[in-house]
Amino acid sequence: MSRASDRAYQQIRNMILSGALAPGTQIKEEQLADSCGVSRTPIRDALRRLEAEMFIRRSDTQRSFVADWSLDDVDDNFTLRGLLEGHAAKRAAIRISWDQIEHLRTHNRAILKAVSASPPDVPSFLDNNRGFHAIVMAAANSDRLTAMLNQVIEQPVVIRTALHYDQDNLQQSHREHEDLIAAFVRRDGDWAQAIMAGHIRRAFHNYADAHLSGREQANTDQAA
Amino acid sequence: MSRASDRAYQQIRNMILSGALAPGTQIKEEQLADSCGVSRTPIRDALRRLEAEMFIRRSDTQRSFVADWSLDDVDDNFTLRGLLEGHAAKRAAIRISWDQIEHLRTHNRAILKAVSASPPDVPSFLDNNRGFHAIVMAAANSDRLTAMLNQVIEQPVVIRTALHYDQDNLQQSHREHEDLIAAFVRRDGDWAQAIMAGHIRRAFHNYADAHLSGREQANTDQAA
DNA sequence: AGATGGCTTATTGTATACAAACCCTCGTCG
DNA sequence: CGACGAGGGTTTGTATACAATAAGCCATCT
Repeated sequence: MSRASDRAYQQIRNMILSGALAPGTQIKEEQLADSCGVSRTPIRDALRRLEAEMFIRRSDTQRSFVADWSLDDVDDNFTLRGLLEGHAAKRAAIRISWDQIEHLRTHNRAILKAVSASPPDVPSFLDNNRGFHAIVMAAANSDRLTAMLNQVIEQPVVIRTALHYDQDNLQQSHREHEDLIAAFVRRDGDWAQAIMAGHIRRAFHNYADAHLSGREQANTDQAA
Repeated sequence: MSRASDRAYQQIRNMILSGALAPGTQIKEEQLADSCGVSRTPIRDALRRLEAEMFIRRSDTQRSFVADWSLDDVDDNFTLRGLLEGHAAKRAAIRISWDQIEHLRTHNRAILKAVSASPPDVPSFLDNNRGFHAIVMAAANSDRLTAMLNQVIEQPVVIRTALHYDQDNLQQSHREHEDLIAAFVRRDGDWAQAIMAGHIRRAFHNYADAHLSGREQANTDQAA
């Protein structure tokens, strides 16, 4: 991760996530090169990656713009994630080792602790949640599936989702993880798939609710 | 497509597909630059794209190698394709326009003609088949789904598949397309999904059979 | 007024030179 | 005899200069 292009990738990605680069704004290679303190070459590398991950889209004449995500896009994204990650859970159910299951339990214990605190420890939740899902993907044991999932998850939108979780949502996540472990223990792929699909879908609606009330808030602000 | 990096992309891709670059061989940027008649800069661009599409994999120390595909990898690939393209068919069923359905019919008429000839007109089949599936993807109307599907289809393996189709297989493809159109006309998403999933899965087994008999053939050759 | 064409500037694409990282070989030491 | 490490050649990463292309602008013509 010490290569300049990797650092540039992270920096630009963060700028987009934080809103420093607003959706729709044109991206100029030289300007980014300046702000990242490197030449255009690694910037171009980073932009290609971000483009592949749909953080950035390119016009027909090769100009780059920060992608903007409509609620429909986000819906699509979560749907795809549910499809793929549900499939991963199904595969994992018949492949996962007892050792991996033990790791899942460890992560979910940490999640329980994080969501039981008041206020909830969201960073710890996010971290262990990521770890939990990573184990499921590893157990699914399909490089391509993992690669595609990595493209779909951790999009701007997904990261913000957890920030909108209230304590009930967080605790529900913990319970769904417990169910998933139960499905794995019983080697029940269909159950695992169903739980995972619902888990992801609930996350979408949580995001959508926050998104809508956020927009209302914004409209109110504007009106005031 | 006239940019040097695009031409390089196509050339390298073709070299991999044709076997001129054998699976497992290391790829050196400068060597490709020479053989494509451009500098390393556009070559690097092309390699990044091919890497994202898993034609090329990179070692932990940034060396590039031509990916080699085990039958399990191919199975994974087709499974994912069935999942995604099945989902696309389901979406398409409730979104596709009558105009698009008419285009599907046109393509499938051309396919019928191609597969009825003796010998079958495989290039025409491939072309119209591509067109047919492209319309389904367009009707599904999800940019991200389309992007992911494009990553999964047209891999080395998929291209070779059709070459192994015998006339029965080709005609069966035509019939499955007809079923798909029927499902679309009735706006039956579940039916469309089931047909598409089966369509893709059959293609996999066709490939696998050819692959296995091909290996037997190779073993025989070796023994002789 | 609106459209059109060429000029200017802005932005991206490519080539090249050099720097950094890596890999392999070979010699040395335990 | 094997482990280890230094050195040189190889390969990838980055910076920079220049070329090509697109966008914006204004003058001109209708």
